[in-house]
Formats: sequence, C-alpha cells, structure tokens
Amino acid sequence: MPHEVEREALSRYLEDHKLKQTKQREAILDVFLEVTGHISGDELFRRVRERHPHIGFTTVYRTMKIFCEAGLAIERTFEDGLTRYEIPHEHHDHLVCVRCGRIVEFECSMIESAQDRIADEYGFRLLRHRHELYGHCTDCQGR
Amino acid sequence: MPHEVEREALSRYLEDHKLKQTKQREAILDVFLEVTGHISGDELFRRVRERHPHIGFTTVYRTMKIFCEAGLAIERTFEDGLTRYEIPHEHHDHLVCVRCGRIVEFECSMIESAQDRIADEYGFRLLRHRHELYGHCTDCQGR
DNA sequence: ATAGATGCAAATGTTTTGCAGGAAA
DNA sequence: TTTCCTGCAAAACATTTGCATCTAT
Repeated sequence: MPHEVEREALSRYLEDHKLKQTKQREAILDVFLEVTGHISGDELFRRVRERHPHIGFTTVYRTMKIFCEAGLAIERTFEDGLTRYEIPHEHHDHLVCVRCGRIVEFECSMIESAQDRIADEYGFRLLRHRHELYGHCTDCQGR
Repeated sequence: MPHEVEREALSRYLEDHKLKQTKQREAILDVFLEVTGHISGDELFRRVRERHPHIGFTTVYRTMKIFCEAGLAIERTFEDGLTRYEIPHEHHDHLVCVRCGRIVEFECSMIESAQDRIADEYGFRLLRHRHELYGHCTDCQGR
C-alpha cells in the first residue's frame, strides 16, 4: 500500500473535522505524492485527469486546500503568480531558473537568523517569509 | 514645476523610443510621484481618476509599464498577488504586516552576499531576488 | 498625413463559488 | 437520511487586448 503514512494522516484529519473519506481525495493524494518538486494546480489537475478522467479541476483545487490545512501539502507562489504545491519537508527557500522554470531548494541558517534580527529591529513579530532567487541555471546560461 | 527631473527622464525615454508625449502620461507621472510607498494599479487608478476623471484604467496600466521600462517605477508583487509600484531608490527588501498591510523596507548586506554565495554554489547566474518577511507590526500585535 | 495613444468593451487565465444531483456516514 | 462532496457552469478578479477613434508629431 503506497503512501500509507500520508493516507492515515489524511484519514485522521478528515475524521477530526467531520469531513468525508472519498475516492477523489485518495486519488488526488496518490497523484500528488508521486510528484517530485513543485506542481501547479493546473498541472496537478492534468495528471490526476490522466488516471481519473471523471475528476474535475474544482475538486482538485478544493482538495489541495484541505491537504494544506492537514499539513500534507504546502502552497507556494513564485514570480509567475501560479499557485504551486510541494510536499512538506525541512524548511527551505528557492532558486528559480527564469528560462527553464527549474526550481532548486536551498537553506541558509545565516539568512534565517538575519531575518529574525531584522524583524526584531523593526518591531515585527515574524510569521513567515518568502525568499526567492531568480536567475539562469547552469544548463540555461549558454542560451 | 514639480518633478522636473522625472519629467525630463520620461521625455527623453519617449523620444528615444518614438513614443508620444501625452497629457495622460504627464498626469499619471505626477500622481505616481506623489505616492509615498507602494501603490497597487487599482489604487493608483483611483487617485489618477480623482484629478483626471477621463483617464481610463487601461491607460494607467499601460503607462506604468512604460514607466517601469523607463526606470521611473518598479513593479512589486506581495502575498496578495496585486501588482504594486514603487519609486526606485537604493536596493531593499520588505517587511509586510499581514494585519494592516503596512510595508517597511529593509536592507541587509550580509543577506545580499549570502545570496550571491548560494547562487554560486548551485551554478545559478543571479538576476534578481524577492525577499519578504511577513508578520505583525508593532501596532498590530495587541490584536 | 501618419504613427502612435486612448478608452471602452470584451477577453484572458487562474482560482473560487452556486447549485442540483450524488455519495459517505 | 442527513451531512457533506462533486462537477459543471458561471463568477470573480486583476490585468491585457481588440478596435474604432482621436491626437501628437
């Protein structure tokens, strides 16, 4: 049984919130968990559709909102304004290639602590941040 | 004559690009230059309209694109997805209060050089970045 | 005279909502 | 059998485009 842990996490969340266990939600979870990287709502919908032609895009969007609330997905928005989803793992920020769209993750504890100092300095209570570096990746520099 | 320098910069840009000097472009420039901070297309349109009821929002959007190309404005997008414009000045990033919408600018050379190192490490040629800190500002922490 | 600008209306593209029928508890 | 879901169509939303008309050069 693939994605056992996540399926159970979803079950628990749905039960706790008096929501229903449906075929669509399971199907979307499976497709989403097979994704490596950052997928847009539209692209995810197309992949779901390949295997489950009856599922509508409305359901995909609504389901991803639930997954985000359940901690099974994280919503991100980059320069193009599309909503993308990723599987949660350690905190990180992103490098984005503006030519091929490649997204690479990075983590820098020095930047993290600098952010805390800055927020402190301006009297802000920090909730979250967005830090994206845009450029050309190795493969795209020749062009 | 207010905004003399910017008016001339605009004139020069329009001439160089065989574009036309129009009342609308001057009017929008004046309203924009009076803005302190970061203004959305919609809000800018409303302020332009107060003084120039005949100017359409299409013209405001089109004109701001020209101003950006002419280096008279910079386009920014924060969490709410709206396009905002600011008057160019030294490089900086932003703290955004998610309750009142206040936007504060900050600059941190340590973060800047860390970014360069990271881009380097991943083989990216860095073009630009976006760094935003979201939280509650001093005034909004009680609520 | 002519290239370019304007303003309205309509289109765009992604995401959300209304609603009637359908499925899970 | 009630509450929640689904899928379609339509709406929402900020921004862009088409086009006939107007204006700066």
